[in-house]
Amino acid sequence: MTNLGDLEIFARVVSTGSMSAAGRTLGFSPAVISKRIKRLEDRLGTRLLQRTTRQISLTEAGQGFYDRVLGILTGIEEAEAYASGRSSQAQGVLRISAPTSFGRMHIAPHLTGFMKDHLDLKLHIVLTDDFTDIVADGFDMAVRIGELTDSSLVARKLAPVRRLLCASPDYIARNGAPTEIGELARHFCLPAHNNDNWKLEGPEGSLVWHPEGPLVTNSSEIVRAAVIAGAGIALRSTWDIGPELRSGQLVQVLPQWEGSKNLTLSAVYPSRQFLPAKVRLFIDYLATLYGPVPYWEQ
Amino acid sequence: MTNLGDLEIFARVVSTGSMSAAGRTLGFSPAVISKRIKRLEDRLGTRLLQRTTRQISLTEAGQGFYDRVLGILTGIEEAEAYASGRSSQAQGVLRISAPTSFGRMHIAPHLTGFMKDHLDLKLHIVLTDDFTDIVADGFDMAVRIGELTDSSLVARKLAPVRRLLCASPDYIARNGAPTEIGELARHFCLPAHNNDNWKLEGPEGSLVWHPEGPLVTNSSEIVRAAVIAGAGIALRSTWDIGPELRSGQLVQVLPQWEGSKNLTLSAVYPSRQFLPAKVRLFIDYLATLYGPVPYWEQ
DNA sequence: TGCCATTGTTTCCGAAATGGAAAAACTCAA
DNA sequence: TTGAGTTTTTCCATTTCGGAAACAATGGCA
Repeated sequence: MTNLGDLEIFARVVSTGSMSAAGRTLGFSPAVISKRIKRLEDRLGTRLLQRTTRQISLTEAGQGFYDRVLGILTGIEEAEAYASGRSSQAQGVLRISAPTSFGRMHIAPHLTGFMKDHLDLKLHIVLTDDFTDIVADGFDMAVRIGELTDSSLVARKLAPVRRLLCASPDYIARNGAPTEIGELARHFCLPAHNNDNWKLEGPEGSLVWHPEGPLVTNSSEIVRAAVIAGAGIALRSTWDIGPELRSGQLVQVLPQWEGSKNLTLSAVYPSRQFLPAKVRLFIDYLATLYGPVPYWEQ
Repeated sequence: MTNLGDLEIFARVVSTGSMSAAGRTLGFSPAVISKRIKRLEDRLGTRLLQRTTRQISLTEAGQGFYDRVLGILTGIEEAEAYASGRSSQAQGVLRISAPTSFGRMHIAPHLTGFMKDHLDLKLHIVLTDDFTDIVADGFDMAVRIGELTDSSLVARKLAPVRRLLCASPDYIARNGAPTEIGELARHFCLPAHNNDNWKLEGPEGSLVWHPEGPLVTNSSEIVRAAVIAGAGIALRSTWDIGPELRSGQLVQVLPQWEGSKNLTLSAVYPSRQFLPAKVRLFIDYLATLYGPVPYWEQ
């Protein structure tokens, strides 16, 4: 039977991208890493890593094996935590992937509150707007905004996402407010990253609007700043511009139209029979933080 | 990090019910088993097994740990098979639980056909009418007849189950055929195991009939024999009495009534990210064997 | 009640494995 | 070409591992 240490070493080599680096983080000499990888490959009868002395890459078999090994290792971690009676406490490292903007605005400020209840837990948070493969990249969970897709992941809805059209009072004063959807064509529209098709729902059903404007960027933060500065009309989420709406820095336009309703804020994690406590607790924390009506909607 | 051998040994001790027996099947001396179990418990800081010199029982922590360990071990098995390129072939031992009657009539006759395509596979088949906990009992999958329940198991529908009322021509000749549902009260009814409430659906909606008759048994095989012998009217599945209906040994009565439609024949298995090939292939085999219209319906 | 077969545990010892240092082999970039 | 950083191989000391034997404890059976 395969040695578990070999699997752990293999996983670390993949995640660090080098045998020496894996050795350093695990406290082994490079010689040991090399020997264990070789032994694993011999036992499986397959090459897992294609290696030169300067870099390492996964073979196809190695990639599939790696995906599986990650699940096995967290499974063992969870089983040990369970048996040790630590099953109700978060412990170890919790690796989270989250969208940049949302993460900065609505996750980061609440982290200390969670951490002070779970002193044995370390958090690794990566903010990115790429839809990463959380299992391949070794995340325990991710926070996602989007339409729910079927996959091998389990999604738990945290909150609905409302998107509405808005502009600054300043802009409205200069350009007037549109009263019908067609008038958008005469306005500056500010599309955002991954959002150059505005799916809108209104009294007359739904439509897709292709906003065209003077500013194109992949950063929703820039769009956000631009609309506040009066550069045009944008379709923004309430979690993003809730305070500005309340303070009057922004006003909603065409309030009868909203973004497509089938967007949700969700926590996703790999399908597992036994969910580690750290994941369960963090998702619960976010769910109570945001739900049933998110504070940014109030 | 926990040694994988310890987990394997622990699992074997639980499944065999004794350290010595586990040692014998794994090729270790009892001394080794004892030491490894002790080491595992020390590392977890919990007692997993309550033991006297004559028998062993799981503690609560041990039970939960065992459930998890089984999943981990099959996960490792699957990962190794994948990396070794054996992922598309069935290999190892496939442990199946199935209902006694159905298993004998509709699984057993087809096993050789499956086995000759998969020479590296050994089958362990347990026929029982108890709804066993397949993960705790170490089964890879089970064939079930019933209403689909939500659980941690994944169910794949293999075929619908039709149940209808039937009797022997002989019985009909002696007692006449009922023409309305109420007339069942004047007939001998033969309830079967787990089936003493007949949920029937007919032209006037659905009803539940409590059959009362001269024969009470937990063996559906006995009921089957009895109805063929002319002892009364029974509610039987088409997979059970299809040949008798065709040959005329049995005839349907009250054909406007059938058993509740939400019964299905399904294959169930623990929810896993990566399903072992042996399980996938066997379920596929059964699905093509029975579907889309089962041969016993034709 | 008193064997006694069976089981779990401990101790000790030889065998096997593991990890590390050093050197060798190698790649890539400057 | 050189040099830094990497993987691999070769030994060697150390640790771990497995088994035999002795011991302890339990429960069935006469």
